[in-house]
Order: sequence, then structure tokens, then C-alpha cells
Amino acid sequence: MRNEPEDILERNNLKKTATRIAVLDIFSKTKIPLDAKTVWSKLKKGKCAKGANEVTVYRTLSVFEEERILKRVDLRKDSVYFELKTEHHHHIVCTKCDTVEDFENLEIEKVLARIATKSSKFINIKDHSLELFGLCKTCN
Amino acid sequence: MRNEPEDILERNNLKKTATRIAVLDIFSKTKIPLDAKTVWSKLKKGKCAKGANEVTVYRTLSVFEEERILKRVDLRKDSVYFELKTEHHHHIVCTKCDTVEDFENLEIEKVLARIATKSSKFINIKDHSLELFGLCKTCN
DNA sequence: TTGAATGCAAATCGTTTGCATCTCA
DNA sequence: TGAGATGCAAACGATTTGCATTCAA
Repeated sequence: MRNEPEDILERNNLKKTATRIAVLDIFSKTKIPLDAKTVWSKLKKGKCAKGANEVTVYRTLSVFEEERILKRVDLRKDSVYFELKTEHHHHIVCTKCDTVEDFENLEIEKVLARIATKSSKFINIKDHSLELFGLCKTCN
Repeated sequence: MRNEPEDILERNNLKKTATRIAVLDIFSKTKIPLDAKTVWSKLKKGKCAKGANEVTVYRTLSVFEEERILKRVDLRKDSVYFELKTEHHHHIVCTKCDTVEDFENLEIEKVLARIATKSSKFINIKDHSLELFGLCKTCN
């Protein structure tokens, strides 16, 4: 399965527009969670024709989230961050600068699955967020 | 160590005002995360003199967060939720209704502590968030 | 008394919506 | 061609700020 922006859009029955392709490009190059403002400013700087509209960015992110191309990430910031939905992983976030480190851990997933079965009120757990917060070596 | 609203305020060198006491009361009775709007409406309904101002609620929550009396919780809602900073625990949140279930799990804390030591970019991890999202038995 | 806390109005910020126009398929 | 995508202006909701007033200590 190819993962070029065009392929992703094709696969999800989305029209291949310049903005959408550019947004996917940005996410795949950046590799860290981004919010609408950041994507928008990257679009403006980037070679994307015309520079795209801020509202279109919001709409694009929203569509990508619905199509599960992007995944929302909870970083305790004032705006909503997204990242490409690739392998399941979590983040360590520097509360001072914007450094983000990814990590994955099978053990945690197992424990969470077990917790899910123990819940008294929930029967259908679909997702979870797990992020660590602290100071990176530079900011510490 | 007593934990009446007055004691908490005293301990944190905060003036004991009617609104602050009422807000702490609400949090200790409710036991689930609350956002500013909810606290405000509870204040209005409650016996709190005058009913307090919405802005004051925001300021109160903010002060309590700074003083670490309250802890911010990320529930993927449109507003910011807080809860009393008591024992460390996590949440299972219904994405349809407002049901929230608490859970704690020592095993996870251990694994996270180990992950923290393995990080290449971070040296000082202070906190983490872990919330599960799904549908409760009623909404499922 | 006095600095901190509150109330009110207005500003700000992130995000959404209505509608006319444009563009991919 | 026609449904979906975009742009622009305006609306919106959550949160913050400036400033005058009130209140706990």
C-alpha cells in the first residue's frame, strides 16, 4: 500500500486538491503533532499555490480526522493538535519548548486492555490518550 | 491534615472568600471533572450568596490550578475540565454522554516510570495524562 | 487600611458557519 | 456538468483582560 498524499486521498475517496496534498505533505515531513495555525503558516511559507485559506485548513483537518487519516492528540495546549494516524504510539511533551518524543510500549497496551474489561460502567472502549509531560534535556 | 475548603485555602495562603469556598465545596461533592460553565451554573443554583460571576469562576479555577489545588484534565471536550488534586488516578470517558469513571493502576505507573528513564530527549518527566475513551453501557 | 478579589464590559482567540464561487472527476 | 472544495466575512463559544469597586485580613 502506497502512502503518498495522492494515494491516501484516493483510498479515502477524497478529491485530490492542492491544499489537501500539501497538508498531507506537511504532516508526513514534520512527524510531530501540529495544530491548524501551524499547518496554515507552513502552507503559506511552503510552495503551495496561493497559500491556502485558514478556514480551509480547519476544514481539511476535520475531514482528515473523520476519515481517520489524522488522529487528534491531547497535548494540554490551547489548540487542537493532530498527527498522521500511523502505528499506535504515545508522546513525551516538553512543557517549556515544543519538543515531542514518541514512544510505544506493548506492556501498557496490554494493561489498558485488561483495565477496559474490568470497568463497571463501560463496555466499549475504543481509544485512549497517554502523554507524558516534563522538561527536555535542553529546557531542564 | 484537614481538607475542608477553609483549610485548603488557609494552607495555600488564599483569602477565604465565599466563591472560593463554594467552588471547593462543589468539587469535593461532585467527584468528577468539571468545567468553568458547569461550576458556574452549580454556583448559581447553589446557596452561594449572589451566585458569583462567571469571570470570577475562571479566575478561581486558574488560581486553584496554579496552587495545585486543582488539576487540569484533558477530556477531549471543547472546554477545560478540572478536578481536585487528590490521589493520582485516570479516567474512562464516554464520548457520547458525560459519564466519567475513575481508575487507578499501579502497574501502569511502574511501566511509565521505566519509560521515563529510557527517554533520550527527556530527563525530567513530571506528570502524565492517561484517559480512555469509549461508550458506556447506557450509550453503547 | 490596603492589597487582593470581584464584577462588568469589552477584547481575544480558536474554531465554525453561511453563502457565493470555483474546481476536480 | 455537478457535487464537493474553497474563500471571505461574520458568527460563536470559551477564556482573558482592563478598570473601577468591594472585601478579607
